[in-house]
Amino acid sequence: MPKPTPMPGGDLEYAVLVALWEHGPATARALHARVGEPQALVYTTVAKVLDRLVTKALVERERVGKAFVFRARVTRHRVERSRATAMLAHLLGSGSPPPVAALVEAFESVDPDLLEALAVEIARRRGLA
Amino acid sequence: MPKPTPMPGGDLEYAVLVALWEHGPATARALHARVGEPQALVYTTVAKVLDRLVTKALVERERVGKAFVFRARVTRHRVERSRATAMLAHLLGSGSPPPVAALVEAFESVDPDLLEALAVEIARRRGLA
DNA sequence: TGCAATCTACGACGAACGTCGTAGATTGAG
DNA sequence: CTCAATCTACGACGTTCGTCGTAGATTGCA
Repeated sequence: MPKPTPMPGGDLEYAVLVALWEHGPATARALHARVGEPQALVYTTVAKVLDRLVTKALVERERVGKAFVFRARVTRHRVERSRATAMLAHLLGSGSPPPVAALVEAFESVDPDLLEALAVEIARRRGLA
Repeated sequence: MPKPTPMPGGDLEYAVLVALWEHGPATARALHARVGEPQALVYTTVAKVLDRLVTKALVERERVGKAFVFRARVTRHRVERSRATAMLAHLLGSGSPPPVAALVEAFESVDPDLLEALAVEIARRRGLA
């Protein structure tokens, strides 16, 4: 019963949001240039994602001339938090014990520096707990 | 072009694998009792998942009497590693900087003990690096 | 041997997403 | 005002996965 989907579950949707957060409001054309083009995606693909993002109320738009200018309506923090929670729930699932070791290995293989950053963040977090 | 899907991407598929790993080979009926029933899923739902798992070569089966006995063909470690990597890639996506803080927060909100376990695992990992 | 219970095989549907294509609306240029 | 360029709106398809339902195969029991 996967019903309510308030947050961006897809990678493209997230990528578009990231672009919006990092470079501010932009037109579909600009977003396509920044996000779609690099992935060899057609213009309408990005436009469609923008549609869905608007439908989900994660992005708002304003008409400027012939085109729309899109703007994120959710904070990056909020979305990342949500995504992290969802992915964690997905990873843990019904397994016990929690695959913590696997996660750490994954971090390490993707980028050792990330593991470092993770350690630092945990320490910081525990410091002010 | 999401084409190759060797690893279990879904929660139910993963749950079934977990059951197989934790309790050894079992019939669809038994798996349903252990995994499906608690989630109010019909017998055929579990059977279908088993089908797909077999198609993906993640599970093998052997006929015993009228029914099949299913057995995991992949190690738990391998699957968890894969899932962790996939989820990490999904989480990181194209965002920079990496939402490490969000991840730590998520861990904390889900279960503080998990955060502790994570810290321990990282320390261990770094110790033998 | 024949029936009823149990299984498996498989097709279907819905939802989320990525991905396009097409048609129609909008606008600036001439 | 007219036209071609640009946009948006939206329908469509493919894939994964959860979820069922139905039909047909298999088997044990009376």
